[in-house]
Amino acid sequence: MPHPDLPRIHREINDWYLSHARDLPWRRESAGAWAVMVSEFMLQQTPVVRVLPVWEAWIERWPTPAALAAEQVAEAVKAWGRLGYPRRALRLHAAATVIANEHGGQVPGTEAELLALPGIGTYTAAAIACFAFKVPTVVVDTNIRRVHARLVSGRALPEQNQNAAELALAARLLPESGPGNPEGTALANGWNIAVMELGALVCTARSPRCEDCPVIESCAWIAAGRPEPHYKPKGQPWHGTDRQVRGAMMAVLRHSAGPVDRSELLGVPDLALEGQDARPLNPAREAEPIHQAWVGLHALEAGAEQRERALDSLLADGLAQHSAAGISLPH
DNA sequence: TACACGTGGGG
DNA sequence: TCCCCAAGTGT
Repeated sequence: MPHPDLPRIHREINDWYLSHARDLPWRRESAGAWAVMVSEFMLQQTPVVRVLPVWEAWIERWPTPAALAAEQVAEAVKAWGRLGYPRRALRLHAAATVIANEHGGQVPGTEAELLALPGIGTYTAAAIACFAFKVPTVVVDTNIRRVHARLVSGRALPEQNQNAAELALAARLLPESGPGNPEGTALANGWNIAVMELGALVCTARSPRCEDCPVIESCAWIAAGRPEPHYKPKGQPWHGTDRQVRGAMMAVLRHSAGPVDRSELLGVPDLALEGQDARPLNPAREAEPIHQAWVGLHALEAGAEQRERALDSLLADGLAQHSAAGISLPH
């Protein structure tokens, strides 16, 4: 393991952050812990540009955990829109309910308490503690892992699975802090978001902008001649998968005014031509989202068996519920 | 541990 | 066009 000039790297990356960081609303001083928490849920596996408008609307509508907890889950799923992974909306609502009922409506500030909430894992607990509560903890996300892999380990990409060595490295790179060291504590707290931002804007997965990097002189990957990745990332299949079918069904449910007949979701075309919601193949309503959603579902090549499997998994996950009137979003 | 889980923009 | 991948979590 090389011995990088840590204080210099700390200073260079933090200085870079001060002049290059994006002005994101959840980073402002006015943003409270709830605003940070909502952003962290939305940002899981989702780019900032897609999160921004949804986050704005969400915080405006539900400024506190209690406000969200008082709503029906269906409203959260609808407001989640097309962010993807709609189970996150379920878990955010569930977490807000726990906070309202067991934390006096205040987002807890320790990693252990945060970790106990639905939808919050190791990364999100550390991120909320660090960003919202100024706890100088070790935060490890995909951006930070990639920066560390290149800067220190000299590899193009981090390992496919996060491991103990990466966590130890992240801990070693964190500026020293402590009760008697307020400056170090502030430095350590800002370090996490600075490295994360560097990974997001400069040290990107594809086509990294090394010419804009503040620590290119210290980079082990550059020194090694920018070697190729030592493995090939596994693709994420989509076409023809259950996920595709679930997504299409969720789009229908999000845009439906009420329950949808189970047989319609399972793809019986004739039944989809009647009812209160927009119908596929109805030219007068082509522009409506519900129409688009139906068309999307019916366009799939998924057979009856796959549709049943997808719908069953939606019901099992709690993203949909069954009643005598049909399938609807959860209440 | 490996896999399932949405969506859409950029290279 | 096609493929990659983006502030992960839960099982």
